[in-house]
Amino acid sequence: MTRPANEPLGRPTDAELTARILAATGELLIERGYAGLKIEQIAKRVGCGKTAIYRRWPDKAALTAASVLEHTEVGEEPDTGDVVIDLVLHATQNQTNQARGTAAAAQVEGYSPWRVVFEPEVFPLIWSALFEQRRDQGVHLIERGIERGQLPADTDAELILDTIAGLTLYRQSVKGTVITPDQYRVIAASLVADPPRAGSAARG
Amino acid sequence: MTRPANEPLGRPTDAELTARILAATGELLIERGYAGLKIEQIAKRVGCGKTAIYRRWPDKAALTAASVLEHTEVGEEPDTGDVVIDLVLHATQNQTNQARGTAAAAQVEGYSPWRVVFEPEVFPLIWSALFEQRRDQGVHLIERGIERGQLPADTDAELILDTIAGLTLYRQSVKGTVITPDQYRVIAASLVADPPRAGSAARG
DNA sequence: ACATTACGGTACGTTCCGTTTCGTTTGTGT
DNA sequence: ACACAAACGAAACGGAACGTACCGTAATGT
Repeated sequence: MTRPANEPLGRPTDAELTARILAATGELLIERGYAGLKIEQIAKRVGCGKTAIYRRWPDKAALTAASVLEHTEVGEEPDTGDVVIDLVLHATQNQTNQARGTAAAAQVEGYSPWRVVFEPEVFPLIWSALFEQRRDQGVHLIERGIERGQLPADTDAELILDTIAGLTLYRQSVKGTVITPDQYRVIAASLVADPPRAGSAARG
Repeated sequence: MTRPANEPLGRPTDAELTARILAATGELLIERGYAGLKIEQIAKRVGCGKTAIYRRWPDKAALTAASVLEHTEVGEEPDTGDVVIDLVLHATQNQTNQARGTAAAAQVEGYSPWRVVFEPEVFPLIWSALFEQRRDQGVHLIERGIERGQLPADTDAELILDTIAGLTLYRQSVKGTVITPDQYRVIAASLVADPPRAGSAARG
């Protein structure tokens, strides 16, 4: 048969080994932080050689990004009919995903593990998946609110979303504390009740 | 005279050299980012030896922190009689200081220079000066608003300040864009009009 | 059987940190 | 004027960790 032989020749890459490498990377990332993450130690914990790692990812940054993104799903877009509730669900979902991606566990002194997203080498690799996709979802969510008449047509969606995302980021990465759904609700309600407008030049 | 000879013996440290090292560090930080910042290159640009640097700061992180903090003054606490205006001034001041601390100039691809504050080694060294002091100022500012009756007594000051700080952080570090005073005003007004309460369990 | 690729292990070259050593220069106190 | 102490530039050094190259071995398809 003219089987295109899509699969490459030779011994196939061990998918389970890939999974174990990603898992160990995640663990060590939490335990030691990015700077303290040593490739050789990952290999040691997994019980494989460095070769196996570098065959899969070009460098430490790519491996880290893969490990972080592994636990980062975008999630369903909430649609309850109420913009405020949708925003709260959206924000809570983000926070949960972020937390799951990095767990709590033991930490490096003064280093919230989530701060790994700011590592200059890693950031470009996860920026899109972590922020842009969520932002698009949030924009859509607000547009639906406008259609329902819950928000003015010229609402500055970006500013609302950035405010909520910023709060999450600040609490999670800088202070290492959690935002309760109630706190999200108060902020979202406040923003929706007196929403920023596009152009944002007018005040009263 | 019984001059206590507070000054140590021998050749005194060159204050101007210290200044030039800090300046060069700031420049290179902007040009290459923290990871790309090499001690030897700082020495080369200044025209001194590495010894002169390591005599002044214990390591790269401390030097970086010193360079960032050099341009970061806390500033006067605004007091206009209107909480919203005070908040806007407070926030704008922060943003300006942050921007001045890292300038705009040439940047590393995908690396907002301000993101240096997140470098795990640097963060603990500048955290207090950069965030805590400002936060105390903001709390005081809100307390005055409560006394004036512009805010309820159980206002959750922390949540308001974190929201504003988070927005600044997100825009500046993640997106690399600037927040206009008008945008600050809209957010602040919205937060003050429907403020979060302590405990934050009640909604309406 | 054979070609091909992954695997673990090891040795290696490179970069950069931070330290140490050296001889020299500069300020201070007598 | 003189001696002392500390800063200075230059350079060599040890160590850590990255990422690569090579080995012999194991697994898969033809």
